[in-house]
Amino acid sequence: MADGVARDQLRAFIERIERLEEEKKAIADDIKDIYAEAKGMGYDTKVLRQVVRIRKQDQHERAEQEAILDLYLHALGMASAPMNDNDDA
Amino acid sequence: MADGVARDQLRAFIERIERLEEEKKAIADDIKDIYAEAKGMGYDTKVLRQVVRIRKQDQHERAEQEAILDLYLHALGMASAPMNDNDDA
Amino acid sequence: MADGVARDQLRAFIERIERLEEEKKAIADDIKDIYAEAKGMGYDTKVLRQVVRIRKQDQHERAEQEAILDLYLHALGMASAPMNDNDDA
Amino acid sequence: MADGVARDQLRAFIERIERLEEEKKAIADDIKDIYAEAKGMGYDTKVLRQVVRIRKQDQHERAEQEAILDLYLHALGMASAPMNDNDDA
DNA sequence: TTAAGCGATAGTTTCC
DNA sequence: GGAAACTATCGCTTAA
Repeated sequence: MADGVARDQLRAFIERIERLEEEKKAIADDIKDIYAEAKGMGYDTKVLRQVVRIRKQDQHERAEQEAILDLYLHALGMASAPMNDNDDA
Repeated sequence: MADGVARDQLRAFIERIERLEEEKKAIADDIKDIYAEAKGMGYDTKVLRQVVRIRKQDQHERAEQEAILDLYLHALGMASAPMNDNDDA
Repeated sequence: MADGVARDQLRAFIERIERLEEEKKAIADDIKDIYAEAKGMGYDTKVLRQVVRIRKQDQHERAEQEAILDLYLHALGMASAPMNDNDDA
Repeated sequence: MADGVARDQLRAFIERIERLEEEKKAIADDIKDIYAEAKGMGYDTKVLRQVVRIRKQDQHERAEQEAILDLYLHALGMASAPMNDNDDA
């Protein structure tokens, strides 16, 4: 009966994953509903989607900019204050 | 100042969508974490993913089977009891 | 001997694809070589890659901006000159 | 004005890389077109892709087999006559 | 209503 | 081994 434990563990993992995937799907559906609602009020969902996409891109780009700035600072040996790679030693 | 309303509405839609997309992403990350955790305990994530996929497939098939059965029953004028398309009104 | 044609066609498709994939691989190798060369001259490839990535993102974002502008113009019924959906008929 | 050189070098690297990445993308698009064309003629692209993948695998395996054979021959002090990397000309 | 194009996401592979 | 790039698959949206 040694594998019973593994079996239960496995089952637990799967159930956690499936639970979360359901939640994810529910949220995706909610998003779809909002687009439908907006469309119902006369908005062009195509434009709306593009706006959302561009805003996401902006965020992403900003994050990359900051990442490269950190990279530069590191390269110059002058990282900004809390930029410790690892000095908890 | 007539467009102020539309503007606010639009902004509200976008914010609702972005909020939900963040949640969705958070959940996706949670799922990834679980796979990582399972991997850390020696499970093969490739297999694990496959299991999850197959189970989803199964659910899907079962749902289809039931849909077909309902179709038959309807065609025969003998829908099973709670066969309301939509009475949540 | 009717399937001979299909066979030849299939073979032709596969050969064209394989030829192109070889070219693609060759180019990917060239790119790798350049990074190696840059590294050999003291450049941090991590930074270099990030620069390239950001520049690509910029291009992408610009393209999206233009796409949404076109969308707006269309919505307003005032597409810029060569904005024919399709009048080559 | 000492950094002008580094700057130019860096710029040159980036441009070379970007140029190659464009070419790579163009080829990738060509490949996609071929799949689309094949699909238009009734071929199942999923199967087609699998064929290509398997053939690549085969090439890889064959190359390994030959490498092993060469290893053996070398170990025995009897490398096959023309030990050129490429004399299929 | 369905096909097809497109965008997003998930999975695989590769590099560090 | 972990992160990043690339690929393939999937699902949505849209247009015929």
